[in-house]
Amino acid sequence: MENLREMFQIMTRRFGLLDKNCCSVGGFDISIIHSHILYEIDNQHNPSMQQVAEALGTDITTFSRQVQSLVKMNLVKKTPLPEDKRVYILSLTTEGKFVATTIDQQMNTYLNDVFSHMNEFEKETVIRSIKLLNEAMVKTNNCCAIPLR
Amino acid sequence: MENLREMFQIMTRRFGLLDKNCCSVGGFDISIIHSHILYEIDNQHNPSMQQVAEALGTDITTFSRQVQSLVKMNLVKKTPLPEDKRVYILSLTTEGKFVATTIDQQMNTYLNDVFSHMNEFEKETVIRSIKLLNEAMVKTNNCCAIPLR
DNA sequence: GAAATTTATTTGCAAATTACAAGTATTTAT
DNA sequence: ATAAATACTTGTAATTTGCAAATAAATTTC
Repeated sequence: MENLREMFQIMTRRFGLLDKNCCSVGGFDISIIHSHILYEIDNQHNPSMQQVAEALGTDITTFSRQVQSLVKMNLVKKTPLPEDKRVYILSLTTEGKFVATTIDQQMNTYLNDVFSHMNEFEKETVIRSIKLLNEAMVKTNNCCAIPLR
Repeated sequence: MENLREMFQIMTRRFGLLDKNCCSVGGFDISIIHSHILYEIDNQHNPSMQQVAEALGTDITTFSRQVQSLVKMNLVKKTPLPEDKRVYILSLTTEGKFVATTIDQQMNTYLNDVFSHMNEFEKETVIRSIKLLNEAMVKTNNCCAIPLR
C-alpha cells in the first residue's frame, strides 16, 4: 500500500503554498494569518475572540494582537457584548467583507482551475472524498498522544 | 454546488493543526518547519539547500538559518559538493533519520485512525481522490496572478 | 585568460510573530 | 461580600521572518 503520509504531505503543502501566496487585494497585502482570521469571522455567526482563536488553533494572546492590527487596517470591528462585557464580538467592516470575498473568489478560481483537469466523474468523486475526509477527521481527535486542542 | 473553498479550508486547517502538534520525538520538540525540512531531505536524493528551500516555498535566507539550527541539533549534515563548491548537499544524520522516521510513523498512525472511520470502499475512493488532486495540482501552476513558485 | 556576470549560500539588521506570565475587568459561585 | 473563574490585554523576551548586502565559487564575455 502506498505511503499515506507522503500523499497528504504533498497535498497539504501545495494548498499551504496557495494559501500563502493568495492573495493581495487592492492595496492590501494580506498575510496568511490575517486571511484565515477574516475567513473565520465571515463564516461564524457573531463569534467572540475566543471562538475564532480556538477555531484557528492560535494562542489567544497572539490572536489578540493580530486582531488589533486588523482593526487598525479597518478590516475588522470589535463590539462589546452587552450581556457579558468581558466578551468582544468580531465582525468584518465593509472593507473587510470585500477583502474576504475577494480572497474567497480567488481561491475558488484556483480550485476550479485544478478541477478543470478532471472529468466530471473524477470531480464528483474528489469532492465527495473531501467531505468524507472532513467527517472522518471530526471523529478522530488526537494525534501523537497530544490532545489536538 | 457547494463551496469548494470552504471544504478545502477546513481540510487543510485540520491537517495544518495535526502537522503543528505533531510530533515530539524523544527529547526533541520538533517545530513544523523543522519537521518539513527533515521530511524533504529524507525524500529527495542528495538535495542541495536551494532544492529543499524551493520545494518548501521557504525564503532561502530563512532556510539557511533553519538548517543551521538543525545542524546544531545534530539532525542534519551539510556536505560541500566537490564538483561545485558553492553547493551544500543536505542529508540526515542517524539521529535525524530516526526523528524523521518517527514523525512519519506518527503521522501515518493518525491517518490510519482517520481512515478507520470509513469502510474499505470509501477509503479506496478517498486515496484515489488525493492522487487525482495531486496530479491535477501539478498541471495548475498559478494562482491569483502570482506565480506559485 | 583577466574582468564582469551569474549562482549558491551566509550574514546584518530591523520588523513581525510568537508565547509565557502577569495584569485588568467582568461574571459566577460560595 | 469574597473568592474563583472567565475573557481579553499587555509586558517582555525569544524566535522567525525577509530584504539588502556580503562572500565565495563558477561561468560567460571580450
